Amino acid sequence: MPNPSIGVHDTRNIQALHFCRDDAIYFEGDFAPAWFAVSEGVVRTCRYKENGNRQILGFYYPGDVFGLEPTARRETAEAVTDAVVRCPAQEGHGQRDASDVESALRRALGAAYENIAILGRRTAQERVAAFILATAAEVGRSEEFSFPMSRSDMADYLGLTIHTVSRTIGQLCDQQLISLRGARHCRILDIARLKALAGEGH
Amino acid sequence: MPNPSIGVHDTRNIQALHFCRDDAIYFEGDFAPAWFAVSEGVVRTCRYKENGNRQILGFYYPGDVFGLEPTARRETAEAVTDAVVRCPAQEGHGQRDASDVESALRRALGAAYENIAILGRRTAQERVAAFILATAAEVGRSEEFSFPMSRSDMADYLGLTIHTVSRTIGQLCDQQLISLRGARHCRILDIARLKALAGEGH
DNA sequence: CGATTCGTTGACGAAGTTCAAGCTGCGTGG
DNA sequence: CCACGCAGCTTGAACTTCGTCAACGAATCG
Repeated sequence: MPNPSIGVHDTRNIQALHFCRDDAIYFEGDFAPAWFAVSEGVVRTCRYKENGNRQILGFYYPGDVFGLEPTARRETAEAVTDAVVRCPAQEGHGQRDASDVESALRRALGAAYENIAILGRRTAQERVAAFILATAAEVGRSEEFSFPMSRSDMADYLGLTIHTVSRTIGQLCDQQLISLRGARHCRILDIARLKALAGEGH
Repeated sequence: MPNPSIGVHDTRNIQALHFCRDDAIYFEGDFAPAWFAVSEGVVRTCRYKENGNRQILGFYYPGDVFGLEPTARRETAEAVTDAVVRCPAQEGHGQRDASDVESALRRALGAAYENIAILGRRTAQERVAAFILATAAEVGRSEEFSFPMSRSDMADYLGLTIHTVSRTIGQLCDQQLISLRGARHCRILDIARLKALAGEGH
């Protein structure tokens, strides 16, 4: 999959953009000429701090939108997997812009609140369980799926270390809530108890 | 300050709503006929879980908007202090709706990402320091301000206990980064070190 | 002035991080 | 094909941080 450029600044005539895993889509501080919708693959947004830490603000799956901030990028966007993204605003169709932007913003806002709900949890088990449920819902319709991101990505998103993420996933396996084949292929064995652990419910 | 009703369902002819401290503005699950802008005071949105835990998703200050979800409320909104809120969509002015909604959504989205950035931090000191800086920026122009919310609100927002919040604030005082007069009146003594502790900077 | 709520503090145990080592899967080159 | 190296993941041991339980002060409201 070819990667035309690292960092997208001129999107006037571009409609579908291909990125390889770990390529940057734009950088924090860039001018923001457009917003994006994920077509294929998975994208993350993150901030790099001066102490070297990376904080992931969200993962975006096909159908999700990202990069809606006005004027200047407040975070970096990178491809988690090989990915294709589009710029809906550049795709003509005349007058549909206003409502498109509005519905995109609504979806992005709803997703952001779900992220806050995951991160506000107190223990690693709650956070990881909620994260697995959210990922499973995004990535596959079934209870069997593959994590598109590394343990390091999970850790930088959940505010934990990769060690704690790994150990916590191990505990969930020991408790027969999930099972793994390799590090990334996951099957949910007991979704009810997993939801209870995540503190979900009405 | 009078409180006309607990839970607002019919906002057709209402433009300015007054709430007392801890009053509910709407409930999770309610039909969502309108969104709100804070005029005076502070508002919080939260979710109550079946295990009794409360998770605060955000605090909203004068000028902030909240309750933009479509159709049904996904969280409860409550007044943190006595508060006045308006429904911008009901205030006539004919054709300004579309761009108003859009700019409101953009501000809400930006605020949500800042919340994610606070909650994604790893240690209590980082989270509390970032929270103090964010609150100071919202609440007063200066380095001296009062927390509008209780320790319990802070804890339920940051994913910590009130004990850890209290102890962490105590540590910041010991380190001469802030000083307190009473539990709520706070003065920032060394904003540079406080920002460094929060992991801020370009 | 008592009652209640909120905030602080101490002691202890559980949970998470750090440091270190080792394992696994995979690509590369011999 | 196997040997090697590398990157990502897991695991162990020691240490630090945070939550829990309990008690105690401070502010508020009747």
